[in-house]
Amino acid sequence: MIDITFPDGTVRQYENGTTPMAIAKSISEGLAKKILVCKVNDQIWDLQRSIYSSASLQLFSWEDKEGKATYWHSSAHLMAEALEAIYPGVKFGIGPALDQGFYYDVDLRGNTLQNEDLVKLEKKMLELASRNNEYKRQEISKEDALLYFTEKGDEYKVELINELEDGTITLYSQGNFIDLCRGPHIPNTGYIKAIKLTSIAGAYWRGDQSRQQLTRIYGISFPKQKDLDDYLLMLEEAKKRDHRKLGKELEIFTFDDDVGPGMPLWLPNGGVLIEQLERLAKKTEFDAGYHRVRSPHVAKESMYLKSGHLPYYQDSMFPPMEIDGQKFYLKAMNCPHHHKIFDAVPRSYKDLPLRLAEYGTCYRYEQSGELFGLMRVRSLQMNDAHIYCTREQFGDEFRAVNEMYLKYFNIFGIDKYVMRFSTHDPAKLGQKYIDDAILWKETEDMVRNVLIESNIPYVEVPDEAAFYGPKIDVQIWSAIGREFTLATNQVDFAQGKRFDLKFTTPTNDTQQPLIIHRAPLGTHERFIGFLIEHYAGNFPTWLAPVQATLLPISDKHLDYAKKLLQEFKKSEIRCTIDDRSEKIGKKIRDAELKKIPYMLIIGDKEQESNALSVRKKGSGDSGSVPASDVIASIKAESDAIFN
RNA sequence: GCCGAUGUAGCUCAGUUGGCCAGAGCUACUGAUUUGUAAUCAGUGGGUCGGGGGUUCGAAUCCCUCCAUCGGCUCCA
Repeated sequence: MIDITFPDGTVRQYENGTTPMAIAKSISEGLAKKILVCKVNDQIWDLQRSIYSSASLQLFSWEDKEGKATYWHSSAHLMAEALEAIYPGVKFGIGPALDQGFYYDVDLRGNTLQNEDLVKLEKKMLELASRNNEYKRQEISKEDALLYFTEKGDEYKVELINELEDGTITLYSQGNFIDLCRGPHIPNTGYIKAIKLTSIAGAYWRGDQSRQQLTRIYGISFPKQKDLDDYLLMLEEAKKRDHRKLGKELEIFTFDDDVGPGMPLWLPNGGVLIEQLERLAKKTEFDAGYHRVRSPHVAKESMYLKSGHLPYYQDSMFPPMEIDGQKFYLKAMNCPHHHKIFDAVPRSYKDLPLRLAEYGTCYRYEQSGELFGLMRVRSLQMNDAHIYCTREQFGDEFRAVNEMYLKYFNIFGIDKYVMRFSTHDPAKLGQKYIDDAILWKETEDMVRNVLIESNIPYVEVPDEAAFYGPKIDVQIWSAIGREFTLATNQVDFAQGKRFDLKFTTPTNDTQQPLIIHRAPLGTHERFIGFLIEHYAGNFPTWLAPVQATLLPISDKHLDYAKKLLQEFKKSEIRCTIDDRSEKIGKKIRDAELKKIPYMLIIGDKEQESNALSVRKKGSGDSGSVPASDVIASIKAESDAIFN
């Protein structure tokens, strides 16, 4: 007999060699039906695999992320089986589970897949699933595994096996399909009830651009058709928030063939968003003691040689233009310019911390395949600033920057994000990283402490720091689930040296400042792209391109409406008037579609009493209000953020 | 940059196997209507069918090429 310890601490005795599935059945049939996979002594484990010694046991169902991951991984195997059935001789790369679904990389040996083929593949998968074939675990020697896959002619698997440690290797099979796999898997294919293969894409073998490109097939599967339907519905809803779609509909930005890829044109509505964001940033930065500076869009090669950017980032910059025998580059970052501004006059410790801010315009040559709406562009404007400070001031400055981030997140109601804290690898000092072990330790500790003190959830990513210091990136997701860095906050103790920046200390020595790069609002492009999706186009009043629209019931009320429009404009409210001779229902519908926060209806009643009938977007008619009150309240609502 | 797909009016889309002046709805404009909380009616305008080249008596439709976009990969200071 062996002892099995459950997560709640209870211990029960079972026969030696029992399986997790048998244990589950002994507890209840319902539980046994629900579970997909388990953990035995912290090792993820198949339900039918025997246990030969006392152990702890944790069971996972579809509700757990371990359950879902296993389910999708097994689905990937099922897809591979279907592929092999339809296209004999295909070779397989890897087929893991994702956060949402799974994929398999395959070498179709010259065959191409069309979307129609995916439907065929789905059908085949469902057919194979309905056979309830068991996922069977099998341990074999490395030699036998190599022999099997070499005979099968699957060089990808052979490559993978060669990299595994010597000893036993596990294979999993279901039906006629055998795959190299660590496992575990769900009990049988019958658990997979609903399948949707979502897309086909190219993917380099092992993510290496120089190697064979395989076909990656993405899919997702569910235990119930209803779950799949819900998922597809959710995707449809997400698409409606897509900033590329809303940006066009709401006339915020556009791209034009003649202007060039990745270079957005901001329409007047987008212009308002930019103005408002800058207004917020400038106010916030003024209050925090920043100075505004300005720098040109072009700079000489020598500066980027000095900054050290050129050797590393030339590929990401537009090629140089030559004038008077000199090379000039479009600027891809603002830091060197700001360093030059720091260096323009002699600095004393009394000037520090010196905070230089600029909504700087940059140009980056992003690869053509990487462009993505407003989220990844070639011309961009950054909410940039550089803080020059002493080591003693660093902690306070970094903390203040962090508080600014949180203030913004609060204003915009941003709660779905992850802070990535990137640190260095001490083994790579002097190679990938500036060789100053003490400063690395000091600054990383300080950054970590600030995060902990502020109670901010974060993930620490070793060996991802910039060459000049640790950094924090704020990761967000677009409506279609792609991940982006929204904002960045970086410590820099290298550029000061490269530019020979210095300040005079109280004891009349010279010292080098530490530098903080920070961009809490990222770039206008990415931030507005994000905001469009975040608000689904329903901007708060202070941001809304058009804050209110006057809707006269009939032409009789036009003159009064026009008079009111002037009043709104005097109060700097962005207001329009719908002077078409349409019915009020139509005017309201159009205003709703334009997502204007306030619809102000004017009929006889309102005209007589100098009032407006207020209809707030989304909440319907809220009755007649004196016109001056409406103006005052909209004004107050849109200014509150700046006070 | 790589793999795959797509490109028809301002927007969303139809256009059968190549064949009369390329269509619809919405938008815009004009007129009628004068309307009370999500679509009044009628008329009109609007297209180098992404660009270029080719095959053909004839191309939106077939072929080549370039451009752009979309889904991924790679990259991301």
